[in-house]
Order: sequence, then C-alpha cells, then structure tokens
Amino acid sequence: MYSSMPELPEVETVVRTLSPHVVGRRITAVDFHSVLAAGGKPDLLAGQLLGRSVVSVRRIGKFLVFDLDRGIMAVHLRMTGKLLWNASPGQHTRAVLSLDGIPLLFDDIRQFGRLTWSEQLPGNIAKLGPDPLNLSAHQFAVLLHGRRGSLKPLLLKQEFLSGLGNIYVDECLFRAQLHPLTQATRLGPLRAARLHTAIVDVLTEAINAGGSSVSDYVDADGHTGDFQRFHRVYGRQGEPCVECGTPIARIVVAQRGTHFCPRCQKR
DNA sequence: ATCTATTCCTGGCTGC
DNA sequence: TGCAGCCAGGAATAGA
Repeated sequence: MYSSMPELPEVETVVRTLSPHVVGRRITAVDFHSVLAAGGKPDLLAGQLLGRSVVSVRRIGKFLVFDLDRGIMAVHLRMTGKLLWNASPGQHTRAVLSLDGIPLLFDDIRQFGRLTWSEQLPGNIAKLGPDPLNLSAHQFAVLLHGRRGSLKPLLLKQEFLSGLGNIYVDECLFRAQLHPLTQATRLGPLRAARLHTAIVDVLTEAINAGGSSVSDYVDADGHTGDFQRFHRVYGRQGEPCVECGTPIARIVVAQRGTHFCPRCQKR
C-alpha cells in the first residue's frame, strides 16, 4: 500500500537538506504543470513568486515556510509531495521553480499537496499548535489540561500540537504504552510525562535517521530515510509485538488506521 | 468543544 | 502483461 506521509521528521529533513541550496537564491522562473498544486491560480501565484529571493527556510508543523524578500511561500507536502533539488521533471512533477537557473521540483503523485504565497504568515499556519520539539514536559502538561476526548484524535489535531501525523502518533503511543482511545482527562502527571518523553524521543530518533520511509519518501537531495525500520506498530497489524509477541491490532479511530499492541497498550 | 462524514487524488492491492 | 473496485490519508469543511 502506498503511503509516504511526510510528517514532522520528514519535513524537518527536507528543510535541512534544502536550505543550504536555496537560501540567497532568486526565483528566476516559475512553471506550474498542475493547476491544483497552485491552488487553482497558477498564473497569479507565478507572478507573486517570480523575482523573489529566498531569505530563509523553516518548518512550522508540517509546513515548509520559505521566507522571501517579499511575502512567504508555504508548501504542504500532504501525502505524497516531494521537493527535489536539481532533479529532472517527471510524470508527477506539478511545479518547477527555477532558482538562479537551478530547478526546484515539486513532485506529488496524488496532488493533495499545495504551494501558496501570502504577504504575511497565513492564518492556517499561524493558528497551529506548539511544536512538540520546542515544548517542555510542563508546557505539555499545561496544554493537555482540560482537554476532552481520546489521545489519538487529539495528537492528530494540528491546532493542539503541530507536526504529528498518523504514523508517528501510533509510534508515540506505543512508546508511551498508552492505548489510542485513552481519554486525555485520565492522564495523570506520570503518564502525561511519559507521553511527552515518548513524543520527543520518537521524533528525535526519526530525524536522526533522516526521516521515515514507508514507501518512497525522499529528502530534497533524493535520499530515502530509513526510520521505517524502526516502526514498531504502524503497518504491522497481525505481526508480533516487538516487546511481548502479542499480535499488533488495527482499529479505525477518527477515520484513520490505528495500530497498537493490545497487551502493552492497555486502555 | 468534540464528534462524524465528506471531499480532494492516484496507484497498489484484492478478488474474480 | 485483466480489470473493476477498494483502500490509504492531511486538512478543510459542513453539520450534529
């Protein structure tokens, strides 16, 4: 099954590999191969980007944010998006930005990804929750306080905490030994701290491994990540738990495939 | 506030 | 190189 799903560690890896190539360069040409990638207005967007210089590149949640000499270019890779530096266009190339003559490709098989320009940081990015890697255990506990509902949908909610997606939520909950349907209000200080540690550790390990790669995730230089080797539960339904041997279960929570060990992650 | 359902899209997989 | 139909899912959106 196809799924690359760039989440926080993958986007972070793209920012790190792309930044040295693009910072200081000017957008000398813009060519949209897909109207969808440009949010329906390729000509308008091309005009907004043309001639701009890249001042810096950063990650906010799962967004790639390019600070330009005027305005902001934001890219969301969604499911299958990729930014490829100095590569050749192919069947799934949706946009080509020329940076001082060198191509930066936006490839995206399923066309969920988007590239936008705005004068200021757009509202959907400004309202994102805090970054889990920039959050103390205490701040996490404060964030959790008063939250209703179960952990899985809460951790997927970008306005609560930004950057986690379906794969890493499952992996973090397994690491913390928490059932995905555990009610947030039932998390005491001990288990809240355990969850915080699990999130930080899993994300940090994934970044150090160069991003996850279920299928075809690649960084800006075309290198695959290898965190897939470290998946403990995601996509492993029916296979033995690495801790106890119990078959990994798969249920649907918030319309998402949800993987957990029924023995290690008691409800 | 929190929940569910729907939409977007392609290609890998399943079942016949 | 069979093929129709299902499935995967991040975010926006609508509605309960």
